[in-house]
Amino acid sequence: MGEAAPSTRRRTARKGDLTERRLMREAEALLAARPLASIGVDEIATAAGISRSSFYFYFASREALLRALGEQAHHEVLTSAERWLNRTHEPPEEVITRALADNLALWRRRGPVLRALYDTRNSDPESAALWRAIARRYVDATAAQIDRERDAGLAHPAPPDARQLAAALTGMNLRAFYDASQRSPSPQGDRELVQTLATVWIRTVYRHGSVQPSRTPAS
Amino acid sequence: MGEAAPSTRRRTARKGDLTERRLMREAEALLAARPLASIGVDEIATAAGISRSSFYFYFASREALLRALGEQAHHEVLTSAERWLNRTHEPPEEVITRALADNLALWRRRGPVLRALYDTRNSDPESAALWRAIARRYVDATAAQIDRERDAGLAHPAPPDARQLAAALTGMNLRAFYDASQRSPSPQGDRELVQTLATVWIRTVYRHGSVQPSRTPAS
DNA sequence: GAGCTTTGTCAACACTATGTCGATTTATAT
DNA sequence: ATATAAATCGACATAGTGTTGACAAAGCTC
Repeated sequence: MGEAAPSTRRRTARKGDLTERRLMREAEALLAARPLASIGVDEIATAAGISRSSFYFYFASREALLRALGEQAHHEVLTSAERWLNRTHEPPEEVITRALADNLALWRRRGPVLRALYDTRNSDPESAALWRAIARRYVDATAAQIDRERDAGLAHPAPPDARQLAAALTGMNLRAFYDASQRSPSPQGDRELVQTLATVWIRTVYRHGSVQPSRTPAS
Repeated sequence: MGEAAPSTRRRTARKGDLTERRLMREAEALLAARPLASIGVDEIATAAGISRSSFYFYFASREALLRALGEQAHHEVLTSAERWLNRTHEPPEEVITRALADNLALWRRRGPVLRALYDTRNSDPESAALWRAIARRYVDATAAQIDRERDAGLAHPAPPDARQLAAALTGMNLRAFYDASQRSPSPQGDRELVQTLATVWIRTVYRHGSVQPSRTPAS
């Protein structure tokens, strides 16, 4: 059955590419419902319409597939963290709140993958490396931001090392977002969570940690 | 072979009790070196000097054994959290710093078990319940403390709900201690970590969050 | 479209690990 | 001493992983 052929670049119209995507899509769907450990290669393969052994033509293991999904999420994280790095003239409260909300949104979108990747870091070294790369991105961005605000005299000075502080704060976020992404999404609850985290960030990093917006009142 | 018998209660000189302990001891030792998932029942049984199938006479599964270890740690957590609840006249900085140091010490002592328990919460519902019980203890204690300090006018007032704030902060601790308990213990690094976390707690909870990390030199 | 290569598919196997059974041995109490 | 309870183990049955080799389907080249 031949119809109007896609003229020029029919490059990479590979059939296997389709199957590979289906595999990843189905895996992520399953992952949304239950932990990776409880999902068999069988299930993923069947869901994608191929036999279990065919699965191994595409991925070396369940973990390899997870890593492929993780790489996708990695890219989303990059852009998210990049944006966070962009200095701006807005008041800190808003920048931080927006960054946190963005981040929570990312976790809502890719939560299953991010959680699974995080959970596997102990049993699969490759996943661990990928996770570290992702986490590092955030810590770096945060530490840089803190240093910048310190230089500008807006943030509490050095004693707590910027990197360590950044690690603690992003660790808190990770934990909170991991959990939140498991609960059903509620705009109300999400806003509260972001607000709580923002409070911690602002009070910890900035001077006169008054969460009350702008114009510092006389002390 | 009778020697000076322990006179009265030679109650429960069961042989199996000994084996059970050995099982738990060896399991914890293995757990210190590598993740639970990579440890076979075989290894634990052999290390304790019994056959694999005999293992099941004592525990229904690897996870059941882990839970038994978790219960032990649970008790240590109780006393630790209880102490944290005891109100005192010392300045907040010291109370918090000491509580955090205590907690880190607990993680250093029982890290392998706590980490494994945390890691298994996704695959084993029973472990999840146990973990929640432990985590809850901390959140409750913290929330209560925050409320008390708020009533006393020492802490920032309500907007961030005490419980949610407590959850965020203890989440941060969990993450930090989990990681720290994997690194080789360094008094230097440990002190810095505690100091960093204490800074976050104090600045977040208390008013005028000026945290002098021990006599600030003139700048 | 005949022939060639690359790509994709799968059943059958080998391996590892778990948990269960029944038979048997070892300890303990009376 | 002997009955009972506690403890041990080998031999299954089951479930899941990853590999191999044989085979089919596309995709290209002439």
